[in-house]
Amino acid sequence: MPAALQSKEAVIKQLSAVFRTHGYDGTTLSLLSEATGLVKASLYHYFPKGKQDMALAVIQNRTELFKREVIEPIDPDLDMRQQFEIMCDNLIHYYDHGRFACSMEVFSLGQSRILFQAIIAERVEAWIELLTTMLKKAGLTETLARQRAIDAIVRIEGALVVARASGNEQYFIDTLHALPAQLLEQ
Amino acid sequence: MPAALQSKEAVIKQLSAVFRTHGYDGTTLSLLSEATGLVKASLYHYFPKGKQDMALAVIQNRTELFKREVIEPIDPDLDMRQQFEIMCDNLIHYYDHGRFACSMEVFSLGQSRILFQAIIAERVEAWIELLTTMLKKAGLTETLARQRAIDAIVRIEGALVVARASGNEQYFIDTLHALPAQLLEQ
DNA sequence: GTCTATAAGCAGATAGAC
DNA sequence: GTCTATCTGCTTATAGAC
Repeated sequence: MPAALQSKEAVIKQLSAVFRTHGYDGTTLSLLSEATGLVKASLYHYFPKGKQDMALAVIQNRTELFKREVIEPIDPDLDMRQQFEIMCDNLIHYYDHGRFACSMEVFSLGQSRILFQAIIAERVEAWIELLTTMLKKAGLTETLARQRAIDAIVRIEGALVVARASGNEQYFIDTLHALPAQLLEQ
Repeated sequence: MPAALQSKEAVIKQLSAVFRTHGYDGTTLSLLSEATGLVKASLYHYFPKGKQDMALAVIQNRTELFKREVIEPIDPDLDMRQQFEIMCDNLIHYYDHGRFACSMEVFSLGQSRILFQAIIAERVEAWIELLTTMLKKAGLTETLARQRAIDAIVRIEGALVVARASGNEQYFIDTLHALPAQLLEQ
């Protein structure tokens, strides 16, 4: 077999941009074909079950990217305020400065909601747990830490929506920059 | 011509639930037909330009409903804290306890993003202005009032996403209940 | 105002050559 | 691993009867 023209991860990243712009139902194989430069039949070589497989690959890629590019680069020796600041900077890049939606948002609409409900719900809860743990390390009580963790995710998801709906990405950037102080206030 | 079996507003409300569940691209005429009990050709009687017309009617209906059921019932003689509490209770009903997405969210994805960009952006900015005005009446400075107005909308939109993605509507309800105190704190 | 019937095109998916 | 060619079904939309 001839060598692949691009790595599978490179293909998935291009799929990701399409799904996060058009949603699952709005994403067609034609759009995916155009974005990757591969014809439909070639996409089926990588993803035998078709569109559903491609969406799943995007979800898994985003989960991995989140760990690798948002969480792991945080130096645990820094004080918690600095750790949150680095995390928020990483999130700005992870979400492409607000240019694309969150995969958890788009895959909880329409047909994909039924297909991926369990895995998306799991990711939300895991993220809440992660932030809760960090906030407890910062000295907050269990109850307050959990409230603030949820609030942080609510704000990140909401900022993406408001930025996209208004056409002004600054709403996303500003929200993320304000977050570290808000998480730790009082 | 025979009498309509249901009012146009009743039809639009049923369309609304479909669009807010499936997004614009994920909404098919078959789904809309099923939800309203009208065959496709009958929908074209109400909305000559088809799906695009139906989505526009939903946007206009939501704008009107927001004014009529969220804003207008607020008694301006109450103190601002009570006014915000009533507004948030009204919002919980307006968003069907978090069961459906916000129209501004779904219509800023996929094809509909291009179709309705201008009108959706206008609605976001109008909402920011409205809340800014209310917060200034509550004694906040112009700058702080605007920041909190944006933050409130970010939280409302984010809470809808988190509730839907996690499958737990309580995240939406809790966020809305916490909002009045957060808007006015310090 | 609501319906049946139908058209043209695009959707997701597959077979098989190279 | 990538392609051309093709299938079936569903999509949006329209014509016209009642």
